[in-house]
Amino acid sequence: MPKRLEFDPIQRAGELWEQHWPDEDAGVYASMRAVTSIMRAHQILIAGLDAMLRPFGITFRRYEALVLLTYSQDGALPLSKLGERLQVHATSVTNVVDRLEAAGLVTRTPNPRDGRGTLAVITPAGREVARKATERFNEERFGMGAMPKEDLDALFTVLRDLRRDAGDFA
Amino acid sequence: MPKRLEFDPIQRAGELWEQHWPDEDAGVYASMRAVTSIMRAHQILIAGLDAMLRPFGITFRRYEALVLLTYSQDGALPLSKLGERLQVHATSVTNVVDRLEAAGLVTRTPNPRDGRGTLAVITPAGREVARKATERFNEERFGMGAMPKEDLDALFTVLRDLRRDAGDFA
DNA sequence: CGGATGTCAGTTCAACTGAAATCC
DNA sequence: CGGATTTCAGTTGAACTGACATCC
Repeated sequence: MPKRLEFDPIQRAGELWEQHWPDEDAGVYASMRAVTSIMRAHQILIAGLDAMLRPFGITFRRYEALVLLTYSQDGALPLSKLGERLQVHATSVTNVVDRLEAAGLVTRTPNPRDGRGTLAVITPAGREVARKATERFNEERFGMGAMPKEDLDALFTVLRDLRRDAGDFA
Repeated sequence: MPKRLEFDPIQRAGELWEQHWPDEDAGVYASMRAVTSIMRAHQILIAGLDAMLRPFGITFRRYEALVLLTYSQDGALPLSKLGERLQVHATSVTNVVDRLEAAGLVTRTPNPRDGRGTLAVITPAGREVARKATERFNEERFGMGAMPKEDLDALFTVLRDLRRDAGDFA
């Protein structure tokens, strides 16, 4: 746990950047600040969310999968669909479902409509954990503190363009 | 590599959220969308940055440490200062400096002003790698694509509040 | 002494690669 | 058949905890 600084380290880094690379477009400094900010924000948020989830014995990744199952009809989804929605690799899906299954929160069933496939099915215990964890997240606003709704919406909108450009969706 | 979706999965998740938790404050849905967006943006960006750095044999974390050394006087910093500026744990600093040292990009020296401490000192090879990697990042705008400068600045400003609230700086 | 600095051993987790089995 | 689905084995990297030696 590093100590609190008297200045913003990313602001400082941006200033040093402009000194050492004075001929770059202003967008370059702004990009550096934005990217570094996202890195640090991710670190802060994931630590907070995983701490909130610790009583339930799951991580944020596993929580996301659980919620997706909760909101799908019959509480079941092919693993391939899970991977698409969460934008994660097939092997990562296998790992997530392994852990959730070991914790008794989902079960695996052969997909009746595709002999190659497997369905992840949420259990009553899984629904209970998803519900309680979501209540906690709602109370804590997902670790975003008192950030105004306009700022939250701005984050979503700006990053949606980034995700679209990266090919997540059309 | 999951396939491209025909819709925004985070937008969709937000709609499902509002259906299932209709009595929550609107800030809750906005928080969920913002947090999930940051998670995915981090994933996209770190993959792009690490790909750009692959020819240089370093990761983004190591690059950050290298740049910090480049911009410090004498190209040297106590490991404790490195940890503060990068906001990472002491053991992580040890690991980062281990890797950079093994690659010949930094060396360790006892801190002449504090017998407990160690200085990380950047080598000429380290400066060269930092310079070339930074040129590449500047060309690619750190993987932020064609995002307008106003949006980049908005990300920095909004996330600065989050970082401040988390205790990174005063 | 209490506290800061850095390292070491070990753990957890996310994400990846390459290979393989199964089935559409 | 080619291609999709899923798993397995193994690797890397980030981040953590707890313990420890050293030195201010």
